[in-house]
Amino acid sequence: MPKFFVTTPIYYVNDAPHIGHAYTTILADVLARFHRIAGDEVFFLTGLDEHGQKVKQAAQKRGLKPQAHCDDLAPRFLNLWQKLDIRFDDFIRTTEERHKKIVQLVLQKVHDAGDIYVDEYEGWYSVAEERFISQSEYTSGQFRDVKKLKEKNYFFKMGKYQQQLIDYLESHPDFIEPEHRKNEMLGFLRQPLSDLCISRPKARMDWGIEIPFDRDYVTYVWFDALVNYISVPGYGSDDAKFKKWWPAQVHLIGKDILTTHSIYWTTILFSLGLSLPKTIFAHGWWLIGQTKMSKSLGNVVNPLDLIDQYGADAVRYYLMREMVLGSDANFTLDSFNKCFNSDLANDFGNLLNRVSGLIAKNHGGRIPGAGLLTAVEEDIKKQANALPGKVKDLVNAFEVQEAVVAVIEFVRVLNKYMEAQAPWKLARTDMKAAERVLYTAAEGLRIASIMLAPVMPQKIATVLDILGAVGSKPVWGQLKAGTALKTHPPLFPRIELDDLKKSSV
RNA sequence: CGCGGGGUGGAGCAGCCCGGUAGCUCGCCAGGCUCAUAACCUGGAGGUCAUAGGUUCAAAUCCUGUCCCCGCAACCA
Repeated sequence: MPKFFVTTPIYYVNDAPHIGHAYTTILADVLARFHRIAGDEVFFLTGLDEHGQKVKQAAQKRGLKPQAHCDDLAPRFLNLWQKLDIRFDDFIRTTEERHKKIVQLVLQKVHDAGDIYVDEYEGWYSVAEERFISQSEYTSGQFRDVKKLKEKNYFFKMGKYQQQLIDYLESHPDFIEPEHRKNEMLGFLRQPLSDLCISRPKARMDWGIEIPFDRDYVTYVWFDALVNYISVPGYGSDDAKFKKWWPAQVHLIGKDILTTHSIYWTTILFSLGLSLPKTIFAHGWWLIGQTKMSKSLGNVVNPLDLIDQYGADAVRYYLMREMVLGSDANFTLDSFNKCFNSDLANDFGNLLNRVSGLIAKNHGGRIPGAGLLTAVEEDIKKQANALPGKVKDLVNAFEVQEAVVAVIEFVRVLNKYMEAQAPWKLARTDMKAAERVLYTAAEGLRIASIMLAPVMPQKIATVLDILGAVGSKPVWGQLKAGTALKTHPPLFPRIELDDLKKSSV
């Protein structure tokens, strides 16, 4: 059975979760669910990054110990994931013992391999950025809170892997996606790659994992956070498990942490002698606000606020439908409303109503038999059977938006088919034909629904329940004639834009 | 020369990597249907693909220059 190991970054707990965290995590969940229905064995990993200066500061500000602060913030993430129907397989917090001991193991191994050395460094230190900045960065005046600091620290010999990394990028076109990000990294690598400072003296910052070969130091973020990708699937603790899952199929990340992953993490893996993940995929950002619509409404709407009103599925659908992976996308309430009404209410939800309504009215509320299909139905059947493969190919190419659109386009085909066949007329003249049409439409809808299940798990579960087809596969013919349809309210009630205006004024 | 994204019919976007009738959603106009969440279906108007050059039989698509817009530059996917 093919396996699919997908990760999100582990999120930094110095603040509450926002749309960016939610987007990446939903995307990972959607990919995981697509792979599950394709029959792959899936491991979906997400979690929290809980060490570091800013966490310590955030805790101090609240008068809490760092761990108490983390324990308080972790549920906010977990609650949001629950609300959004995120079905992860493991959730790592870097303060967990199982992680800490592997981080120390990794540090020791890299040290033993001769890739870590100690050096004294004097330079400008940005308290805000928690790192030393270069002379040119200092003179740029862009960093506040800068002071001169002289300090002994441990360094990772990242520079020695520069050529190996360049060769790898050039010989593995799928490693960093989208392609322009790979080019960005190759551009970055044209400059000499310096070594990486990986420690902080406890005297200055002690909220971290102790370096095994020097107890006066803790390790800085890189060897802590990134290592979660291997510590969880069993590196150093469970060889069979690790062998099964590593390397990951994809690390999903935002474009802001591309360098961290494609350079720092990759060279760490080189040093450990491990394989690299198949793909690091950097998606774009959600830009919010600044449109006419939100201005006229006088407020900036956080997409996460829409969950309570319209449900997690609608928000998930919108986020997947609207962003072309790799580019930035704009969130506006207006585009959400349009997407919701047009795709979910008018096309998808309404098709269900048309079909179930007619079956209730003219066919005793039971799914009619298909009878003999004509050429028109054969064509629908062909499209329905082709849909899963089409969607799978698009998802594998990270074209999630296209995959969603492909399904909704098929829903439109079904609406057209209904219009052309007019089963409400046929019921008066040719009952057999009416039955055939409604079976075909319902069966098409069932298959389309299953292909949307990864994006909208809750609503699709409802649809399949209505159709009496829970657990069915996206293959033509599994809808059973004679099954009683459940009555139901509209799946996605239209958002009445006039009401909306009124209520917000 | 801070980093990055973008300029395609009224709005929002896809297409650009791998040149060859300019596509989608919304809106608008007309018609159809009247099973359905005033939804659905058909047809139509509307674009010199920012701009100036270049390459080519052929460019939204490749190359060069110019102009403009936006995000980041405090956190952060």
